[in-house]
Amino acid sequence: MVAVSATVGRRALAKEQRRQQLIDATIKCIAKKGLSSTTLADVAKEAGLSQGIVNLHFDSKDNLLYETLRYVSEDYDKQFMETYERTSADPAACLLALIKMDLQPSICDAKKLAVWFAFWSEVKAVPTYQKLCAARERKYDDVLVDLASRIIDDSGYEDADASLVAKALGSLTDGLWLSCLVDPKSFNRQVALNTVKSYLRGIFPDHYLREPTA
Amino acid sequence: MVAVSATVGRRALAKEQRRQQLIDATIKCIAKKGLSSTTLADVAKEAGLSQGIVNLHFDSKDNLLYETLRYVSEDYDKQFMETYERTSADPAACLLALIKMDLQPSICDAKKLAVWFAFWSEVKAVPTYQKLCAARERKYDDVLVDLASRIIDDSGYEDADASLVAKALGSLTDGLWLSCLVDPKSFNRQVALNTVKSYLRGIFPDHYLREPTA
DNA sequence: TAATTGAATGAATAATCATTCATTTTATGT
DNA sequence: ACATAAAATGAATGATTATTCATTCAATTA
Repeated sequence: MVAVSATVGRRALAKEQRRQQLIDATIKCIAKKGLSSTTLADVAKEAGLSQGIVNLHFDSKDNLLYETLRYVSEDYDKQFMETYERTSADPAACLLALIKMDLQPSICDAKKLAVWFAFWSEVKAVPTYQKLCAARERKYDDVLVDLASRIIDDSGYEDADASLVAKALGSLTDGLWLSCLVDPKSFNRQVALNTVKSYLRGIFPDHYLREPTA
Repeated sequence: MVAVSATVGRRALAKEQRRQQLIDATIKCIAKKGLSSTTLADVAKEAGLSQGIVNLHFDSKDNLLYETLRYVSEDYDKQFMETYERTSADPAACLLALIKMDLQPSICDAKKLAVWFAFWSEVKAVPTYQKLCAARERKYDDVLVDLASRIIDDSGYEDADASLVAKALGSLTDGLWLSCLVDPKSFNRQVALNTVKSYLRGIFPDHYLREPTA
């Protein structure tokens, strides 16, 4: 029993690794060729495997693409939750940490950004993409509203509306992703981070005028 | 001569109209089916024309797609320049007018947004898309920097950096477009506009605390 | 009105591409 | 080492799709 289960375990792991390898290859292909001209042959070649490999592991191309979006989304969510839980005691620090996370190399990376934009562009066409993307958007917004509320309650930012601040921050970071993708010459993660920081100083001066060490 | 030139003129106009009809159909198809599964047959059908029509007017699919991006981009630029020239005397009014323009139905429309995102997502794959999109980004940024500088000089916003404000505003509006596309249930143009207004009030209170009539 | 020319058609063609599957390779358990 | 089962291959298949082109249609001109 133990032996069998260990075997199944190892096999299952291998299967999971191969799936991940194919998802990674898909991300690379989407970034390199665009979603609209990424073929299964491209993905297989990028992964160094054979023609029929994707159908073996994912049944269909549609499914591979969906799982790729799901991976990028879950990867984001994991880092998001980890950052949130690590810093949530201090709402101002948490907000900044979440934004820094958005602009970290592992997230704000040309390949992954190309994937996000590719799927976003098809949201109106593919209901499953829409559900996943809208859910992320709302979850992120909920957390930001909570943090902004706590900051506003904390100090006396009379005329600040937590919901609007949250929407602005969420949209701002998405928009910065776009700039990093489209115009990396004049836009990079550092410029993006300075941009958000200047915004935070503007609306929550009591919390952000002094840069926390580092 | 006059008759001939009138004829050529009329013919040329008809040709231009048919091209526009096909571009419009392409926009609809990209919004409805996504760029990656838009076929020339789809476009022809959407336009109510025959199979070979796109190759007749655009030579190739690639060319049709590029011309579609160019159209959406030029359409944006026209409205942008018109708005700018109409209001540039007053930088604060101009800034708000440009943002309102971004969120007007004719610009912030699910179909056109799907097109923008589709091409943005392929920017890394298609150099011609990249050039066009980066140029728009920079032009927009230049104008915003100029307006923000004038507003900052006007009143004494000591710690505001025009370049960062411009980048924030540009990214913010792009990000709001994304929210409108992905989550139209909880996000619409009105919410988006309120979001930007709250940002403007936050950084330039002297200029935006009182809403200009209308 | 007849002749001419450009525009449009849609069936045929040629590529491309997702998917299948018979075969081979590799790993596991006895 | 052998037998068994899973994983992977890659050539073949069938579907989809961009492109071509011979033909039809419509508008303009003489």
